[in-house]
Amino acid sequence: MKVKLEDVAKTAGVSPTTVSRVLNNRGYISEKTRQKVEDAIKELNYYPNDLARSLFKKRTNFIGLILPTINNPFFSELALNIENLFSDLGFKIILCNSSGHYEKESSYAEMLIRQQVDGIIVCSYNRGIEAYNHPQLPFVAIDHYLSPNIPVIGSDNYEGGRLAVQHLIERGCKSIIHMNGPADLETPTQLRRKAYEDLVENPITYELEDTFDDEATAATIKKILSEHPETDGIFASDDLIASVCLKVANELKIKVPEQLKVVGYDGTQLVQVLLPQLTTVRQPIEKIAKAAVLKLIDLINDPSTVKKEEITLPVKLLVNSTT
Amino acid sequence: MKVKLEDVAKTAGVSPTTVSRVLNNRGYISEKTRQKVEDAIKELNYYPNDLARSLFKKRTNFIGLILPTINNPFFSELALNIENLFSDLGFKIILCNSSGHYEKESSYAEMLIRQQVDGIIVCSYNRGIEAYNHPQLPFVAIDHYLSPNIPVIGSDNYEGGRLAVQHLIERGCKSIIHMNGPADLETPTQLRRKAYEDLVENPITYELEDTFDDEATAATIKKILSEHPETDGIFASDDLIASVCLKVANELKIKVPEQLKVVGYDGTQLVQVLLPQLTTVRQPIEKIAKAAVLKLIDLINDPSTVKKEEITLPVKLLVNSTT
DNA sequence: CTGAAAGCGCTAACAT
DNA sequence: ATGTTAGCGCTTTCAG
Repeated sequence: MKVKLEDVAKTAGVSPTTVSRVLNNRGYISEKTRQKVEDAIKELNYYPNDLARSLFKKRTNFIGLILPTINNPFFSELALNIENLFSDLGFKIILCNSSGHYEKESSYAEMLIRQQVDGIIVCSYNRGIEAYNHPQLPFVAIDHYLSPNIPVIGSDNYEGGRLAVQHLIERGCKSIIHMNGPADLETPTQLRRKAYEDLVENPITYELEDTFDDEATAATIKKILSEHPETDGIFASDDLIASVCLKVANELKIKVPEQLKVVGYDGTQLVQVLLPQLTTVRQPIEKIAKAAVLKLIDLINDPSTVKKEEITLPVKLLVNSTT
Repeated sequence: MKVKLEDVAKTAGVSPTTVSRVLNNRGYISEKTRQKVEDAIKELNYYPNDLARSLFKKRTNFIGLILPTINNPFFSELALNIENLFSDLGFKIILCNSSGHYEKESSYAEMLIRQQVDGIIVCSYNRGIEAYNHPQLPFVAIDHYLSPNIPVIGSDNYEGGRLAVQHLIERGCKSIIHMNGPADLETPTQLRRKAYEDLVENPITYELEDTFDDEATAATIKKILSEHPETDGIFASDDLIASVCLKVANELKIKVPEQLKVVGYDGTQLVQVLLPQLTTVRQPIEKIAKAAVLKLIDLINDPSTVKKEEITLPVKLLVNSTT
């Protein structure tokens, strides 16, 4: 059997309350009793049961983090920052990889509610997930409109798109295409596309079916580039897609940046190490994480915090040798 | 207030026991009562409190995952696989980024115990963490020797090192150096180095101080390559280090693979997309994840499962254009 | 087939 | 300064 508070009380020769007091540093305790209790804790190698504590306190210090996949530089950098910040504040993260699937996302959300998490950060979104309407449960969304009263954090997607496309135009591109992920939802990230479509005369946006499958993505891109040899600029909606474009261009012996210029999006540390030549739009991931964490903490500590809010952080164009 | 089982019981006009029975599909219940209860659940939008349930059952279905940082292709791919597998089995992951720091790792481990996790997977290790000796708590380690009776899962590090170095030799390298992360511990991954040192006449292994700081790593590598212009082969202990080597070589106008050949290690999907030209040793991440998960599940379900075990999975050399 | 009652491990009034 | 008691929300004997 596991050692419990009662066992500690017995060996210390005090009541459970006293042990609880020592554990939580609450109320007055004589130095002598405190010592006795601490000795007993050491002796028995006692660890308090936070489940029981949470049940009583109605506070778990658990945060749910729902994202498409942790195996993506943007989300892993974001998750790292979020986890670090929460960890410093005494919160723990439950990691949920939805793969973008409705069923998964829905069951994760339900699980988190049953687990009594204090709040949820959502970076993924399928419409119509009932659990997102859970009353009193604080939510913060990153780059997605979950519901009218869930705050949204993100960076300036329109400006990011504008910077990227403007840059391609300035570099002399005449025939710029846009590669996007599946775009069935109206998310803030669609503003990247909007900026492109606003700036280019005959915009052509390709929606890649399944960006989780790099082979398929490569095949699609190869087809597009073969059918549109006039293409001299690509604005990709993320760095991974941009990277596949570069790979395909290389296979097709298209010279970058001479014949084709490519701009990515996200600008994670990882991509800057692995693909330093990529021109890309850097999102302020650290700031996004911080804003999301602070907002969620506010919501948790003070339910009257204004919810209807959209925080937009500035982006930056990193010019390198693919343009 | 939150809706609780008792509320459901009241609106359904039955006892809490009956509601619990419906929730858990246990015992006999008339179709009529079941319907009444289910209607009440819907009506009240009730979600069971898994905290209370876990407290009673002494089973949380929580798994702790301790790793240095999720923002690293190897760990994020591993974590994704582990989380997916556990999720299918009804377990939830608590994510812990230790940054390799003793203090953090130690407090995470303690937190997990207090949280009553059913098991822990550790991919990071600092010696002397008391919590790792917690009796009855199942642990599985990946690439680290935590204690004599904690099973270790990993891939064939010696063979991986051998394949990499052998390949460089076969490609004609005469002066091969090895770039390693900080190596203060005797971990299975040190076998990569051992293979290198066994195969090369005058082995020189550089231990990079802080591989989390890419700038510093780049500076160190630049210094090494300048001081040892005869170097014609580098075996890096992971792909990120290899990538920095390539970047530095590029800056120093050293031609790869003509003047310098580079082999990395890990071969994650991400690196294969972002840096497809890199020759590297691919670890079977999916298999490592599966083995770790299955082992931990065994340990959880049957504490008598043999613990002292080392599972070693095969690696593969992926030859590309950096060699 | 259903209900009453005790208890999982902890905390917080309320005593003393 | 310390102990007694009730209860967090659930499950499970045990009775009926």
